[in-house]
Amino acid sequence: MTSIDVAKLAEVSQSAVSRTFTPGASVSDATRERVMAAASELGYRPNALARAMISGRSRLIAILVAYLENQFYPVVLEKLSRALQADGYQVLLFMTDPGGQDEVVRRILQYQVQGILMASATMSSNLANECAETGIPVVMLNRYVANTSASSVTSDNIEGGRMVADFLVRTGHKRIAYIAGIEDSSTNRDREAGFYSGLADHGLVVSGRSVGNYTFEGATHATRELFSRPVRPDAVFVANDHMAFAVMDVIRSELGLRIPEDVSIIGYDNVPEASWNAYGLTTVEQHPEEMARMAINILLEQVENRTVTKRAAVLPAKLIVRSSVRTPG
Amino acid sequence: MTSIDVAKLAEVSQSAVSRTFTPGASVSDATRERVMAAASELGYRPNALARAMISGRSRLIAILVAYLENQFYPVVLEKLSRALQADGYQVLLFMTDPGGQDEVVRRILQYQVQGILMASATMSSNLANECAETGIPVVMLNRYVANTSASSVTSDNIEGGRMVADFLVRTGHKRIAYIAGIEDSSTNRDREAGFYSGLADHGLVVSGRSVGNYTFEGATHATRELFSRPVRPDAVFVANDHMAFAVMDVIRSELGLRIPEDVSIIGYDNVPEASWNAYGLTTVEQHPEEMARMAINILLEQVENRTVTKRAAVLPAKLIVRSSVRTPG
DNA sequence: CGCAATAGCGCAAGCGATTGTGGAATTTGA
DNA sequence: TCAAATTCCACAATCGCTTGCGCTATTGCG
Repeated sequence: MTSIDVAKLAEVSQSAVSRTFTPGASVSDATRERVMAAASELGYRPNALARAMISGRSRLIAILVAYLENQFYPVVLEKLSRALQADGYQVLLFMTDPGGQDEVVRRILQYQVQGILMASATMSSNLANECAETGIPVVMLNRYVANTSASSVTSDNIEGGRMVADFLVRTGHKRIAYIAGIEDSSTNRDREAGFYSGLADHGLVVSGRSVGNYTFEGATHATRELFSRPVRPDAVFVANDHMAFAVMDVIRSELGLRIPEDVSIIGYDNVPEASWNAYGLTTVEQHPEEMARMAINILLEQVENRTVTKRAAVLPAKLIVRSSVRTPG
Repeated sequence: MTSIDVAKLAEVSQSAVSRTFTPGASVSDATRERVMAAASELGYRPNALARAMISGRSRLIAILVAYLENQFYPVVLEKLSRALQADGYQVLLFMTDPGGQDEVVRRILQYQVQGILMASATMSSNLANECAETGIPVVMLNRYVANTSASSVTSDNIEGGRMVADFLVRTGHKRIAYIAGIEDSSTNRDREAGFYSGLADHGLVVSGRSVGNYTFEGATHATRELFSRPVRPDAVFVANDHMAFAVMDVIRSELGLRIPEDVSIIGYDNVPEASWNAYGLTTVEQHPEEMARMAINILLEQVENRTVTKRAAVLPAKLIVRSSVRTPG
């Protein structure tokens, strides 16, 4: 069913059909009605691909995600997706592999997407540049990369890390350890830097550190390693919630320690599971709804003005206190 | 950058460029090389939309999801997405609202998708029909709808429910309750039917029932209600894991009961969190990888043969025993 | 009532590719 | 060596739509 078929049935020109389906185009009510009648009789639906081709606006936005295991990403993905849909855009979803990101980008560009959202902490920077050079705005969530024209939306990870340190020190912890995410990710760097600087403000240094690479298994091993050392931490700041759950499981089930009596735990993200009573995880909130809204504002503004300008939004961090941290009294 | 630009630079016809980028087309090595050289010099990438239009194959598959809160869906979504990408298809993602499904379908059809995957438990049947009538194969994951030409992939929910009943009875439970998901979803109906029939095999009936609508909050309320009645259950079968976590939280934190000593809990899905030690949830596995693989096989077979035939795959259920059920001795 | 302005429509040129057709160049076979 | 068979390429039609242009018919205004 094409617009020509509809035009024939409605006895109008094909362009009249087109205009009927183009908001704001000049059509009389009479023709519009005849066209609509014919269209619904034939079950006609405009071909979005043809429309995209000629108008140069595909209304397609690509979203790249590395993994959905960490609940933060599904939540963000849902928010992004709903917001884009509400604005009349479609979401092309791509899962990236650690290795084959080039192929992914090649495909994205072929589909004439008007913008790219990267909601993932593991994405190379030259990849981002490649997109920006093509004139397609890129917004990265939860990560920024220097020397790129890609915009970014992050929470204030440095301040967040600092708040964690401050809170742990104030609540009387002495041997405070850190479990890192992916070493060279901006989130990890910033959270760690803020954390150390917060400790330093109180004249402390970190009393142990291991690396969990943002995975559940990695965090499991990191915890075993951390707690097998001579000095046992009395608090652990874990670079994200997803790892923190693994940490808590190991501490309680394997090591037989109590949380928070023996060890306090703080995570980062405030994913839904953090509020589940079995964990009650104290954590730093990253408001996914807010981040998604911000990312989409930045992206669509550029899409609609057909410009690429680098913007970096940093949302305030907020400590969410639950039961996983021992407080005096 | 269009194929014409490349053709000019390479001093060949535009169709030569096209054939170079069409696997299996007849081009000499000499021309292919010249075209490739020109293409990479210009940074040319074939326009997938134009290609889709003329060839009638968009290589676009729509995936509909209602929500990503329940971790089962992100996991399945990731598997589906990766598998489709590997086969050279792109994923158009749509989040459905409880109300506005018609608009979603209208959009999907406009984008000339070649197939639709519905990985969600809440999707109307006439919606599915609308797609099938357009000649677009539809595969539903984790749900089936009668009077539809939509295919489906489910686990054997009836058998799964029966296994749960059998296991609970054999482990000595007497007052066995059920917390339902969405009442009219096929998953809930089947799990509940199988469960009751399993109880009946042992001469038992359910000793309590409330409805959680597959949401965390719903399950929280359902649990409070269930445990405020005179007869307290000694085991609860919860229609999915996502609700089961809420149930366990209420039982332990609000009611001060122990799991499994006072109450045993069984869920359904075996989402990643079920294996977390804080829950150790006994559950029925739905193998997301297997379901995704199956769904894609069924869908792509129809896409490639350009036929729509109803198929219903039922994968075997498997009980995963963890610590949330009290066992004698 | 007359003329300018405007609204509404049809015509036709694309958007960037695929693909059938036919012809030139090359290869094959006797 | 020459006809027949291939191979490879260019030509041109086409996919379904948007949109600038120009024409007609209507409207507005003095």
